[in-house]
Amino acid sequence: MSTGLPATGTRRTARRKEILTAAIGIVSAEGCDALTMRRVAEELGMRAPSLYKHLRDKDELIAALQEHALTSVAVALESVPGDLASIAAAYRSWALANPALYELASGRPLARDRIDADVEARAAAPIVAAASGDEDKARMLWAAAHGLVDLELHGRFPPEADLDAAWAVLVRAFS
Amino acid sequence: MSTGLPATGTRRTARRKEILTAAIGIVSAEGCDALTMRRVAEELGMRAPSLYKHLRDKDELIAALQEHALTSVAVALESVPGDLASIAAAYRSWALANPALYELASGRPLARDRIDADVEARAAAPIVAAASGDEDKARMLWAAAHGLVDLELHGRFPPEADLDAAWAVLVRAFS
DNA sequence: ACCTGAACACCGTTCAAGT
DNA sequence: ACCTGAACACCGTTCAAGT
Repeated sequence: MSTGLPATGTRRTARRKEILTAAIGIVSAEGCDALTMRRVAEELGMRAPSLYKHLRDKDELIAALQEHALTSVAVALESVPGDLASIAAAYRSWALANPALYELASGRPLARDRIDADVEARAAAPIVAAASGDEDKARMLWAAAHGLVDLELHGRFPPEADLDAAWAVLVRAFS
Repeated sequence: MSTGLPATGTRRTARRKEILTAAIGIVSAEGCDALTMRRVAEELGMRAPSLYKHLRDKDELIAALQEHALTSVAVALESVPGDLASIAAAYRSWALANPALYELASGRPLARDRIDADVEARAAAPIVAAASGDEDKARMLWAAAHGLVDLELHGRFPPEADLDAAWAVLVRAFS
C-alpha cells in the first residue's frame, strides 16, 4: 500500500522551509525559550494555528532544527584538518557561535525517527576518524567535547578557569 | 543596617523544608517536566499561590533542588576510594540513579547566588583530588564524565554502544 | 502568620468556519 | 489549499481578601 509519500510525512513544501528559516532566526537571535509557535507564526505574518497545516506539532519543528544543526556542525568539522586538535577547536567554535542551536541539538533526545538518518553519522564521522576508527575512543572524545562545551555554555566553570588549558589536556592525552 | 536575617532571604522554616521534600519526590518519580508549582502545592494539600509565602519564585525552588543534588553527589563521591576509576563509577551511578535531579543540577546555569557556596566545592573536591590537584585536568575529567552521563541519559549513543568501554578509555588515559 | 479564589499574561493544540 | 478566531487545558505569578 505505497502512497508515494515519504514515510515520515516530511513533505518539503516551500512554506515549510520558510517556517524552518524563521525558527532558526528566532532561536539564534533570542534563544531557545523564545521559540514558541505564536512567535514563529508572528515572524511569518500569520497565526499559530496555521502552522499546524505544515507541521504535525512543535516537536517536528524542533526535529528539523536538530537536523539543521547536525548538518551545520558536520560542515564545520569537515572544513578543518582531520587531526584531533583541529577537530576539537572546530567543535568548540561551532558551539560557541551557535549556543542556542547547540542546546537544542544536544540537550534533549534526538528525534531519530523524524531526522534523516545520515546526518547523525555525518556529524560523527570526523570524530571517529580522529579516533582512528576506535569507536569507544570516539564516543569518549565526543562526550568530553560535549561536556566541555555544555559546561562552558551553562557558565558552570569559575570565571578564572583556563578552558583552553582544559581542552589541551584532552587533546594531548589522545593525539 | 544588619537585619539579623541571612542575606539571601533563605529562611529555613519547617514548611519550606516540606515543600523541598515534596519537590524532590515529584522530580524523582515523574521527571523534571512534572515539577510545576500547582503540582507541588497539590502534594502538600494546598494551592499554588500559597507557595509564594515560602519561596520567592520557582527558581528558588530549583536552586534548592540543585543544592540538594550537589550535596548528594558529594556524599556519593566521598563514600568510595579516591582513585579515578572508583570516582568515575560513582559519578555515573549517581547520575543513572537520579536522572531527573542530575538534569536539574547540570542542565542549566547554577544559581550560585542562591546556593550555599561550599556545596559546589565539596562536590568538585573528590574529582580534583583524583586529578592530583591539577585543576585543568580536573575540569577536563569532570567535563568528560558529565558528557558521558549527559549523552547516555539523553539516549544519544546507539543501543549497541559499549559505554563501559568508553568510560574505560577515559579512566585508562588519566589513571 | 498562613492560605484562598479570581485574575493576568502566557503556553501548545484543536476545530469549525471562512476564502 | 491555506488561514482564521474562539476555545481548551495548561503554565508562573500577583493580589485583595479571608482565618
